Amino acid sequence: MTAREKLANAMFPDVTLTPEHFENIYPPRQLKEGARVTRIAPSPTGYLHLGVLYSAMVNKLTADATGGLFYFRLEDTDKKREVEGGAEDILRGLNAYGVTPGEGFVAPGEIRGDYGPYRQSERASIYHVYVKSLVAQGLAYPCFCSEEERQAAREKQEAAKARTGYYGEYALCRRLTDEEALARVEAGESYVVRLHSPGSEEHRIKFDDLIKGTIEMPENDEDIVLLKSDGIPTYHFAHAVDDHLMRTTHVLRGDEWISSVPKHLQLFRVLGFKPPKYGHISPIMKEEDGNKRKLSKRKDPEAAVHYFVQQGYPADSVVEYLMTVASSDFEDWRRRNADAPRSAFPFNLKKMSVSGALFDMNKLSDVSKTVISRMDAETVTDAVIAWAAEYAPEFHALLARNRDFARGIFAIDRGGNKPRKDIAKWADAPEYAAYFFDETFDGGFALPDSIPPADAKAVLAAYKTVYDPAQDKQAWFQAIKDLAPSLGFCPEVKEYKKNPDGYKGHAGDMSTILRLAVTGRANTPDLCSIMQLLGKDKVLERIDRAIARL
RNA sequence: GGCCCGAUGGUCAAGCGGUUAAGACACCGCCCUUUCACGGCGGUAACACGGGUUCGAUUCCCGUUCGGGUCACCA
Repeated sequence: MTAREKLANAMFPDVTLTPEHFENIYPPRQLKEGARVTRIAPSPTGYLHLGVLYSAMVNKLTADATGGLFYFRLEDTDKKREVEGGAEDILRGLNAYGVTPGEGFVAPGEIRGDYGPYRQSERASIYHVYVKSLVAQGLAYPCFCSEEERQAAREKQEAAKARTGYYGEYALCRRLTDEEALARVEAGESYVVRLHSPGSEEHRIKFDDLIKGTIEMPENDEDIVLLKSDGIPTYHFAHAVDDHLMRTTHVLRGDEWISSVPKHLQLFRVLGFKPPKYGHISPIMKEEDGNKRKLSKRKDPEAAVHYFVQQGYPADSVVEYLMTVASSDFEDWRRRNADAPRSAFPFNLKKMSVSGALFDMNKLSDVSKTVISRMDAETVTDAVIAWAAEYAPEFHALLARNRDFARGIFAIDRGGNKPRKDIAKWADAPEYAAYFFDETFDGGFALPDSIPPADAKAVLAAYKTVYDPAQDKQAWFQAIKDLAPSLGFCPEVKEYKKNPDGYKGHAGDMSTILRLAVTGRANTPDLCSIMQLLGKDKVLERIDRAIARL
């Protein structure tokens, strides 16, 4: 046995398997030609981040477009940053937004698939097999440098204006002989395992990024850490082993990873794996003090998907908005295919932006209004009630008291080819519906300057005599028109505009007075429908109250 | 600082050597209309700067500036 083999054995005494074993139990997937295998691999460091949802969506879209597979793997190799329940929260979120994985963790507590374990912390023995093999080949070695030593080396590099990092002559432990390393391992010294990088800063490598295009960079020459001193792999190493063994064909991830590609490509080569295709997604940005920066979980409430739930944006709205960000031609397509399911959209990574877009709340709002305007009253009512139960208890109490009445509110002017777009999120509903409930209707209003209180009073008093709750929309307005002449108002708006000095106002002004009295607002959806829903007693009561106030 | 990447209206974004430089959101005006919303029509508003290459540059090249990312036993 060579010293090198002894070293490998000393480092991994329990490892008896070889890489071939895993090659056999995780064979290439049987998918049709061209099918893409993608994944989302978040770390459970908190609740679902908008960027993770976005990335997951792009990955799923890419897989689905080719009849491929989108799976979920948990990157829980950093115990320090792990948050209790984080993984479940991410999964729940993904499912709520319809970005459901087809393999791996598919829902909280539900794991599916033959390429697992899908939790990195359960894959230690797999990583160790590969690292041991690398050590035996002289492609990796134990490094005993302390933090202080590395810090000292760093300062030396900075003073010499050299690149910082563990490479070349600065890679101290690389120069240790196998015997020396073996002795220190056997002595129980703590160590990490580093790659013996075969690369050189002089060489330049080129790769085609599916989103960003061709990129050229210096080859990696750093002896990066493969295994931390606790035996857990770094992201880089886990990425290579996992994505190979799980047979990922396309790695689509945030573009903060782009500078690591030379390391990754080198790892795949050293391990004898075929590298996946890479696509680096530009982040969603936020503007602050005139500068752009990535959406930050800590600083921006809208970075957490929970924010949208809390505000009551339908999941569909958020995904629809994300689609407009992901693909420059999605909006166009949507206009031409208003009713088509998103899965019918021909998604193409090449249409993704090379640089990060600012998160546009205005746009989300617009998209969401359209999404909501297309829902039927039942759907809206259910959604608002469910939202209110959680986030607006007082409003919920009002709605729950009479569900049919609640449904009536959201049914007004809904449907048809000119749907209203008043509501962008459920949190708009309490304000939108306030005047329907006595508890939130205070009866106060302000008459426009053009209408003297005496005229308003006369209009209301006269209206009471002709008010018939059974009238349909047309008859309702006709009644107002019929009343107009006797009160000095013009029945026809057009007529009035020709001769404004001949009248106190027109039928529209009369309806405004009535609207103010009944709802307290100058602008509302169809008044006739509102009055029907409110009912005769309440309408008369409000009219009387208004007369008394004038 | 080194290494990458980027730069078209306020925002998103078409464009790929010759265009009146699309479209969407936002904003403004008009029309429609019982108000508002919806819808329709119209409007304000952009190729960061300096050099090349070319008959001709928003488009190609170089530089400057600005912006973003990354340089861990974090992912």
